[in-house]
Amino acid sequence: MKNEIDDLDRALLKALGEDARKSWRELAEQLGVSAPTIRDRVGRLQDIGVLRGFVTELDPVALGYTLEAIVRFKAFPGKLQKLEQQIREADRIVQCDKITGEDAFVARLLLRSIAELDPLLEGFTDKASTNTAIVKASPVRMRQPPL
Amino acid sequence: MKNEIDDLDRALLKALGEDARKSWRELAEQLGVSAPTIRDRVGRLQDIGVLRGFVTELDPVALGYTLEAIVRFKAFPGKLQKLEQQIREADRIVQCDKITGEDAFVARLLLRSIAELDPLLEGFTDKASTNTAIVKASPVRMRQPPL
DNA sequence: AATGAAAGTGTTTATCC
DNA sequence: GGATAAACACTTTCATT
Repeated sequence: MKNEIDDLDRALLKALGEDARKSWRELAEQLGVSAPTIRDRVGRLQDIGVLRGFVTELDPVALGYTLEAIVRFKAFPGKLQKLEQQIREADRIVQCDKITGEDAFVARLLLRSIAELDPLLEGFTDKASTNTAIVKASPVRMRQPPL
Repeated sequence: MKNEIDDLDRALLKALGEDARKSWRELAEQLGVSAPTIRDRVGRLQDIGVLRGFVTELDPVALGYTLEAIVRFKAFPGKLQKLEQQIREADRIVQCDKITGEDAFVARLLLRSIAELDPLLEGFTDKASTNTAIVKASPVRMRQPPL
């Protein structure tokens, strides 16, 4: 079981990255192989862990989240575990990484309006200090790693 | 053309968020409606802009990117446009936001090893100063906004 | 808006190269 | 590892409620 991917795999991942619901048949035609081959390749890419799955891309603005904020959390002594748990459970936080340096976490927070920011952050005041920046634009929206 | 979504839409988006390739028929059965209804709903969600599309979720580690970094860029005077363009073109940068405050951009950078960090950042030294943190864990991997 | 049924496609399996 | 072809399953259209 080799964990290497070839040019066909790369072309397939690129095509699926553009439309993850494209039919095997259509992908087969586009890439010049048969449908069963496409199906085999996708299965193998999932087996070796390269392809985690197929997901939706939603528009936060269309859902009423007109503002996005990047919040850095600096945990108070002994509060790291509780802070992480609260971040996991906050559904307005749609992404969060634990990082090196004095800031324990960086999170992406969705807001319906600027008025929501303070109340949301106040829920964390017993566990961390925060530093917030508002997202003005997203020149690179989440994209595939180079294959 | 109403831009509101109902409980069925929410259940549908949630199900597609778990497996964006599930067949209309299977979704129909799961949600207790007919396949044509599912298809109509998905089309409408795309039309009103809530559902941008269907994409793949890849594992950077399985692709050899064993390190992830969060880089903050502070643009030098007059270099903002060039900096943004270079960020867009850097395929190791898989996500980037333009934010308020003294840091012009925050970016997510993929690395094959720590040795790659310095050479990659040096390409930006004429346009910005940088501040880098290494990702130690990702407690919240990109998830759907609350519906 | 949603359904059920039929016609049209796509998927899957088995066999072969 | 990939192709072809037949059996099977899904998708789509349309008439109906």
